[in-house]
Amino acid sequence: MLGEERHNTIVNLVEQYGSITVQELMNHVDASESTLRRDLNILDSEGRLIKVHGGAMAKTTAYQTTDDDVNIRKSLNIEEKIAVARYAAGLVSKNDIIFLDAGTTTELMIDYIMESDVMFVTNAMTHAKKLAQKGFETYVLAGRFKSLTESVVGEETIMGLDKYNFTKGFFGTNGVTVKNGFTTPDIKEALVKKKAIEKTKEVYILSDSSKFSQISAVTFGKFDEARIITCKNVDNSFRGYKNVMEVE
Amino acid sequence: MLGEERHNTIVNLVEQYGSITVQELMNHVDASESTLRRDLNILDSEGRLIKVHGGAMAKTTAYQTTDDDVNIRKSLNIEEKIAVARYAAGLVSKNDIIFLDAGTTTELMIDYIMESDVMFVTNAMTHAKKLAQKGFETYVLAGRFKSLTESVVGEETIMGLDKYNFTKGFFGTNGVTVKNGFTTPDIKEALVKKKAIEKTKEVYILSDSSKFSQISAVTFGKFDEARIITCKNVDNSFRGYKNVMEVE
DNA sequence: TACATAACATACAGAAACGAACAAAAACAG
DNA sequence: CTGTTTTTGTTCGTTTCTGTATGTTATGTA
Repeated sequence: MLGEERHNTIVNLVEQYGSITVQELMNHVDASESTLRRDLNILDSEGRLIKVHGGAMAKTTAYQTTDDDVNIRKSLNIEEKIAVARYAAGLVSKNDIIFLDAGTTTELMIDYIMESDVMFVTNAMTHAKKLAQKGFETYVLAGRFKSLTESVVGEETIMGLDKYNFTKGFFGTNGVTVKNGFTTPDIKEALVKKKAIEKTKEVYILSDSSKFSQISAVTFGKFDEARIITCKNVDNSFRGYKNVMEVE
Repeated sequence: MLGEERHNTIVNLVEQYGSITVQELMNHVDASESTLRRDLNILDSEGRLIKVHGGAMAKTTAYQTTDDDVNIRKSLNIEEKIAVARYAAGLVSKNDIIFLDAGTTTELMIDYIMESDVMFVTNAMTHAKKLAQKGFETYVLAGRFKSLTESVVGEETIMGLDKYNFTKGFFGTNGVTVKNGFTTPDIKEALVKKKAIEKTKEVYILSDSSKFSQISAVTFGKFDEARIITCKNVDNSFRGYKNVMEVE
């Protein structure tokens, strides 16, 4: 059975039963415990289910606290993400006009921004809410609303970007390689990122070390087109590049 | 049984009975006293129930938590608003292209919409989230994000409305009089409403009875320009108008 | 007040679940 | 075919969860 096939099977099982244990999964799927655990981690990070101790729960069944922060802090590689987010937040300076991409790391950034005279534009609703609450001048882009990431995408969103010229932009990514650049699984999101990058002077990619050497379906930027903020324990093959900044 | 699953069960039991003792919980859930106590502590710290000596109480029956502005306003005239929202939801029909205004009553509407092939456009982020979750094709408008109402307003929002032609539009209001029409305190919001009304074929104003005879700062529509959905106990002076619909 | 009982918190140990590391197998590229 | 990369399975030390035991705190009653 193909890996992706197995992933789909797992998601279906979880949605069918509302929840499932790793042991139960082993009865349904012919794979080792360890593989299934790995799958659950991946599917959780992709947002297709919620991993809990003992197994996984469907997104609809799982209880989500209304506080976004709490939910983020339950996610994978959180220490790394915080370190990266904190550093990125330090790059924000007075009178900046900033594009803030959707994603957990960029969302974490907001907590650590100390500057005040900054204008933000974002396609992520949760980000907008947090930014406005902190008192920033905040603009959201128009477009088709996507439930999973709570962000807008599509032609309208891309057109909306045209009127802006950003001094800085902070982006998340699902994969980073020197050859394929920055990649993400969703084409619509990729197009928004790509366009936003075009309109941005200083482009920053926020990435924890797990994203390096990963390749997703669609490329939204070239490796040398942006500065990459990541953690100390990044793979050696990415060392020495001038645009790779290691924090912590 | 998964730990998280058990948590859900406990919360459901507590909400069902209003309150529950640890002993009662032991009859319903296959877990030791100690585990259930631990669960109650966790659920209390997560804010999902309120732990008391002997067991736990449901959140709503115990006392109101520190509600923000939005939630406080939500609780006012809630029965009336539900009645109005339910009726308005019934007006939604197949293939409609609907503008949904920000506001608590319009938000309530979403819960009662049964039709499925409907497209929504809104300037309220909470609405967009709910609509998309229910599977509707949902578009949000661009603009300056306002924290208080969690909606977008401004020139950009108004321009974004230009491209749409709505079959129906549902609007909230702060005041209704025959002479001054529909009024709201915020000029920016008023302008968005006004523009949206211009682009809408069938305009519905959702208003509980407390809004009648009230006048706010800015008028966004004339009294006879829309159909008003309100409750039976509306003031007599508004009776007899063909465009005033009393429900329940 | 003193006492009895129920509720509670803490400590501890066994069990289950987990992640990391490594080895084997499969898929892939040249 | 050979060497490399990716995926998978196994092992093992660590963490988390759960139940029992024990001592402490609250509550109600005399």
